[in-house]
Amino acid sequence: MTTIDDVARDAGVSKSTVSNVFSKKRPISKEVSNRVLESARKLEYKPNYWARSLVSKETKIIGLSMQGENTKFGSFHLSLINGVHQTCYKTGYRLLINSVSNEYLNQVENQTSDPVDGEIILDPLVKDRRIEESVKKNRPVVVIGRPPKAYEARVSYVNNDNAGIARDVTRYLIGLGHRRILFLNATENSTVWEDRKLGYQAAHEEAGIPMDDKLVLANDRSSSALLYGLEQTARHLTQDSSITAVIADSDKTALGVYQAAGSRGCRIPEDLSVFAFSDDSSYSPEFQPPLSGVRMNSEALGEEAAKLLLEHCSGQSRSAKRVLIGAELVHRNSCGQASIR
Amino acid sequence: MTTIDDVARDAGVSKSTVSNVFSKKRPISKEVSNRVLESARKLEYKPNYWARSLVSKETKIIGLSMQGENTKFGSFHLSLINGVHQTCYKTGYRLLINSVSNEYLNQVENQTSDPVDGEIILDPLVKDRRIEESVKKNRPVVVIGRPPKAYEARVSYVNNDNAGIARDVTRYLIGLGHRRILFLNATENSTVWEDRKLGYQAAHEEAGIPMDDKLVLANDRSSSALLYGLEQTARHLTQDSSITAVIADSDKTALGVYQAAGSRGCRIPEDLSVFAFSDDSSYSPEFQPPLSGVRMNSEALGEEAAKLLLEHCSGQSRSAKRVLIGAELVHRNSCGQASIR
DNA sequence: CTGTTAGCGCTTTCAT
DNA sequence: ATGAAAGCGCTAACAG
Repeated sequence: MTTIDDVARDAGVSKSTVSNVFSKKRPISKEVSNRVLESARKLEYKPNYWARSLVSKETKIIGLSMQGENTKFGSFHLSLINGVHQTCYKTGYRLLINSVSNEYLNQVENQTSDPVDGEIILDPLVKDRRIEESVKKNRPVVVIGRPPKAYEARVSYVNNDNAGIARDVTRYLIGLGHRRILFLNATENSTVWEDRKLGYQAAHEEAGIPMDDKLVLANDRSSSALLYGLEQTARHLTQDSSITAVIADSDKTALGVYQAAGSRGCRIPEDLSVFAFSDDSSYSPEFQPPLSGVRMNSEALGEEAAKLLLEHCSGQSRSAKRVLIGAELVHRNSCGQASIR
Repeated sequence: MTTIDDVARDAGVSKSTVSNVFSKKRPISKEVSNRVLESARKLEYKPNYWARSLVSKETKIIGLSMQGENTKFGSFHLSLINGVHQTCYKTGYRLLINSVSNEYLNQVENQTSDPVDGEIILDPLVKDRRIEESVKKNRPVVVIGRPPKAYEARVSYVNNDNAGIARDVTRYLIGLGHRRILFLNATENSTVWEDRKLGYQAAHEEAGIPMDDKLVLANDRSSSALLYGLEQTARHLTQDSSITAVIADSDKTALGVYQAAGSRGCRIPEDLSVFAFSDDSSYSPEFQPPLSGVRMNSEALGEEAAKLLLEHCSGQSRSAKRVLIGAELVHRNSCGQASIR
């Protein structure tokens, strides 16, 4: 491996001159500059990333932090990543998928600081260690979704209006005559769970319909999203014949709802209406009829998050900002008038 | 920021002792070890990633290199990334999306070595600088897809049997009576383009049907995959009424084929059969009828690639290996008997 | 404009 | 089993 010393020797100049030819941080005569560049090319020299980072205190890498153990990216995350990457790409930042198993991380010998200038945090929890740590270390951070209340004013974030969306969806279903709507809400302890519940609640209140807390569930992640939808729907439909609609937190969950309905001869939308917080697989033939859902515009979510983070990394902005990304309800054929079963 | 010196001072030991408590590279008495760990916890010390990498010469980061400028991940890449990530996750490696615009990279002041221990290369070209460089620098590398001929024996790679798949698809269409099959093949100058053409050719030969080179196209990436399918199909269908089937290189391209067919009143599969190298969006309602395609198992592709790469990074294996991932044709309703138009 | 000299925070000989 | 000292490759402060 060629080092800066090799180049300096070859070009007959000092290390700092070589350094400055590359960094352009102080003027170097055309003549010397060319000589150095020539040597560098000849020796195939490239400044060492880590040595440079060590002293400059920046890595030009931003991290993407997934929530929980062993998580996989879904189609929602895919466009989100594309959005983030898009922004990184132009600005010379690299994107690190920053998630390593706790099993590995918990070994002392694997402990290290993170090799990133800042971090984008996915799927924030009501109490989220990742956010707490970033703030404590004073490291730039942007949350996708709403941060915990205590951090809302201190941390930048990009979000959909989840409460508003949930209210609109619920209002729509109530408008169709549904009175008891099962809500297969998001992951336990996530802030999005809270927000969506608020919206669900608001729609009930404005319609003067009593809301049953027991109808608002949480995904404990003990099994797959599909099973969450399948099992909970089956259980509640059996126990409670007054339920005429289900709101599902993702397309996979909605698929579980479809299966549960199907296996008990319950027709969609005649007997049961279904709405999902997703617009990714809604078209899939597994969904018969096509699933009504919400388009969240996740690519924009990612793009804006990256922009905010880079502003913070470059020190352009120290203040916590908030960006709201619009979302639209997409109506297909999975919802209908409530009917008594 | 807490450094190793702070901890050493606090625990009343030397730097090297602290270092070895963490790295476990030499025995430290239980007593001292505990004292150090206690100080470290108190001071919230974590070894600095960059400083460590600088001397250890490894970063525990692997890169994922996309082909070309400004590329976006598609659904094919999503499961591929999940596969790669899955493997990284367990082993403590992090995954870097290693693509920054040339515009940025070409500035001298942005030149650096790459901050990775090894790289996974996506969508290899017949002449691919990324591979050449990795080999020259003697850096661990695994290609997803087939490397250029000159590197096939020197570089590990994970691949589908693209020639075989293309042969099977073509054979199937020929079996349905198709004689002139338009092949909207992969990206110009990519190795997968070559391999698929070989398979297409083989099927023609074994059936004793003359193959028309002009029917095998390449995506020059000047526009989107959809437009590639749309424009080329429209053009060829107009010029040449003997074409009764199209093989498309991706689902987006196939969608273009559908649109071109639709706009000229050409029915699928009655007037035109369509097959795609993809099983991602085949179900989408935009595809009426559902698209027949190839399931490439890209998650396995990613997983195996990462495993191979980590073997190389850890020095367990220096020999170039090859892994083939199976693929299956998935028949739906976009293909039928050839008919004269 | 350029060279010299200190470090950045860590690991790794070489001692003891 | 522990400490002292010498770097890893680079940038930056200080001289000139």
